Amino acid sequence: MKGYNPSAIEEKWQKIWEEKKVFKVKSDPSKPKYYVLEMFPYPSGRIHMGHVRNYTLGDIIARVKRMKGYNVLHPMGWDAFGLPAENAALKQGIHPAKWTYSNIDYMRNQLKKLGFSYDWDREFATCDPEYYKFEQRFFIEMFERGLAYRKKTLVNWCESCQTVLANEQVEDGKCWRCGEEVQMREMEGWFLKITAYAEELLSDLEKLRGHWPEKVLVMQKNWIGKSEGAEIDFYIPELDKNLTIFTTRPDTLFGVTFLSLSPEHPLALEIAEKKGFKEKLLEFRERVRRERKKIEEGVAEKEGFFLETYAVHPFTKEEIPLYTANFVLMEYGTGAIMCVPAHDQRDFEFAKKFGLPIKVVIQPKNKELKPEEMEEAYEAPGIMVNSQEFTGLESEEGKKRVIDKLESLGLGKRKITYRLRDWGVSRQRYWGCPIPIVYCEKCGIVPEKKENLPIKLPLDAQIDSKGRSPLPHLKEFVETFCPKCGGKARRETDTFDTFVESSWYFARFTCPDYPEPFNPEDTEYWLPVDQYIGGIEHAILHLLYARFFTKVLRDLGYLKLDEPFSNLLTQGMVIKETYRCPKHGWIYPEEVSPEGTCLRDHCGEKVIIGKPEKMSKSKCNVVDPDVMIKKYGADTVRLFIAFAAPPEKDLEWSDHGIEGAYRFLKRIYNLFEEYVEILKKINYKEEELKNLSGKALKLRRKLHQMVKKVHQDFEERFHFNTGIAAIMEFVNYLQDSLKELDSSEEINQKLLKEVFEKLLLCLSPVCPHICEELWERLGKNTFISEASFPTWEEDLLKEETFILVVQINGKVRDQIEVPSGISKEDALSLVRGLPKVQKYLEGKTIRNVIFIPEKLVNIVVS
RNA sequence: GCCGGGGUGGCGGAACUGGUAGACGCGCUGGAUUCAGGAUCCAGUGGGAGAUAAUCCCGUGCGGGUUCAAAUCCCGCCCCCGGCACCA
Repeated sequence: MKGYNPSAIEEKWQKIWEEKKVFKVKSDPSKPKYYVLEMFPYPSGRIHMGHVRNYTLGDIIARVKRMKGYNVLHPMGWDAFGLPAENAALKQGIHPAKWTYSNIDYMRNQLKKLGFSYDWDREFATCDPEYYKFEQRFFIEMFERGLAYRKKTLVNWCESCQTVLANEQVEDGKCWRCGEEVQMREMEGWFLKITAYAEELLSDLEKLRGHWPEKVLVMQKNWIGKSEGAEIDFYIPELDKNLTIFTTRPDTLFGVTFLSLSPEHPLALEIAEKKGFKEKLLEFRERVRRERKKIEEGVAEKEGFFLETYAVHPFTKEEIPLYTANFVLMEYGTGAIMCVPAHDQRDFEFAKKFGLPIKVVIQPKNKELKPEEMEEAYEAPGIMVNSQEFTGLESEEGKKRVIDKLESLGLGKRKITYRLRDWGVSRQRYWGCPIPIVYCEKCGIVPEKKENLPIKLPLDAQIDSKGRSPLPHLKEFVETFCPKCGGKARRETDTFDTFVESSWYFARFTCPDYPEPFNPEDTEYWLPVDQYIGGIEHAILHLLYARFFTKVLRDLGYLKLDEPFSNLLTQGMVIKETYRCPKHGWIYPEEVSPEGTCLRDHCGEKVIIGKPEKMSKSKCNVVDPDVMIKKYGADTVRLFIAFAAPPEKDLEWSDHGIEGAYRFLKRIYNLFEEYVEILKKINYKEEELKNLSGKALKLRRKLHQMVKKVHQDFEERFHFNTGIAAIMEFVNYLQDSLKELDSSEEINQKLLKEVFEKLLLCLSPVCPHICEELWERLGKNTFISEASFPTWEEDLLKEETFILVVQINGKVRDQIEVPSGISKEDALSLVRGLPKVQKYLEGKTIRNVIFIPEKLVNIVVS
């Protein structure tokens, strides 16, 4: 016996699949389509277990859908722009492009070793001008429609990295790359008007309900953060100007005791200049900017000061003092608020600190609020009091009526505000897609002509030693001519946030070589993505941006769909146990002795076994996919990953567990070796197997039951772990029955042929190489990768007998094998004859008998 | 604090619409094979009482409830994980 040799088998089939282009697809309207997509990777250098899990899940789905007769689109590519390439350039002196492309080559090879059924002809990298030129075109069209604009705003700035950072790149107020304290800086940059789609992005979440994880829907909903309220004008006589504020609680309007402006508010500056405390305001503004992170975390003290100015209450005409306060954000609402200390905790704290009055205007039903006794604001709804004609109204009704009156007097209006901000896409980085804009001395901001695209990122740039973008210093890039007037102009040197590339790649995969952005025939056939799979960490950013882009591309006339991803599966992390030495910190598993002591530097300290955590180098708990593939083969790795946990849950990597998966495949392989020579020449027709009896019938029934279960778990539920368990259970059963089944009998050989074929077919989506190999050795001259999902005979599934559970008063007391379809009466008379049952019935009266067909009988006695 | 998801053997996890809790795998124990180890195979494996038997009791985070029957449904509570959190 030669035994199972995964590396030989896997290499062989990967080569054949590639040569024969088994997974190449074309649009074919005569066939139902299925588009399965996994979030494409950033080419960081090597794939990790998280990728392997993501792509294994996708590949199983792709293979199952192919077996079910779908025309399956399953592409792969590279999210290839990004900062790590520049870091590598800095550290290792390799050009970002070279670094990126060589990583891609390496990682492509790694993916190929896993046997994923991608149509590799569709592969692209987003750093390719042939890809990003369309992105530049979209941007220009967005600019033309006012969906892309330039503005000055507060951004996160890292001085040492010389760039703006995205919010998610700021950790604890520090730069994720160098640890430098991030500053808030006012800068100009490009923004995409995602807020114009806020309402649609919110309401379309309804369409995704039931198809996306509830968690993701909720996160997006919160992120968009719709709130309904009113904008109210407070007149400032001294300036003869209105201050407009936003509130969601117009019912508390009569409780206003002061107004607060953000220190960034233009009116605050105007007042400060007029009153001669400009310096004080600017100082305050600076301090607030510095402490912005703290403020956002809610740990900063309330601070601010009186602006020595008053506004007029729209209804009471009272004088209301104006303050500036650190907790008022310029970017939300109007940058100014009305403060009702009795009914808003923040205002309450501010009022207490500055000795401002507290005025109760909402009374709860069960108690009476008294300002002097209050220790916190009462924020819940109640009955309006001290509110002129509104007194006595419920909060909800009051809100409406107050706004109605404001509107009728022209002092305010209904307003919906979103928490969502426009998407800042400018990055002061080199390794990204150039923003196709030119600054002309005469014409100002001018978009490039579309025929000049792509604006190529110059590849001959040298990254400077401080990691700054070289683009502003590259004369041949910067110095250009105005597309409008032909005069001298400067090119924009910022590049796009890399989330832009990943916002539309799924659509380009349908027609990667088409000279225009999209071929309608392809996009209309393949889109939307039927199943999207990726990590939960993209729950908001990437998924929201991609949804936004889809709607924009629709409105620009490129696509005909509202939502890009019909179904979303967010897979859990791959985690592993951690080891920690009191002296050395995190240590590798090899550094732990069998006695549980630390072996590093012969240290001998007792090692603390930590809970399983996300694999990371710093915690010394990474498992390298390459090492696992080399040791066990891709099929084993795939099997373990699919078996160890359901897709959405975290998967704990276990060295023992993967051994178990390997063992299973070896068992299957050895089993086949034993029979394959005989079975190779056997042919059978399903009708020939209809009249089996005894052991053979039972085996065949188990087979068909297994096929059905695998079908349900793989195709309908994506519960690969239980489907695989069913296959394992069947193999256990098969090995038992083979001991008693005479394999020299022809009919049994025919049965075994069916058994082995269907078994391989069921396992093939998970472990394609070994199944392809054994399929061939079973005498097949087709690819199992192109075979159909096995069928099962529904009639055969029914057992002739079943185990009837016998309960007395709801407790299981006995079981008895009875014919299927047994009636209540027959079952009861059988059951009453059982000695155990008789024991329990002695001296009791039967009060009730519950009979669940094919399941149990429950005798209720007193 | 708010929102979402969970709590089942020594471990990962099954149990789909209430109907034998613990499938499958890991680990562990015993046995076979082996000079030995590994690998492989066979048997056992929720806890407790009992003699290793028959048998019985207890068991799905905790406390109640509905039901002939609850991991599953209802009410109250505890704990864990994830997200959000001065957004007016």
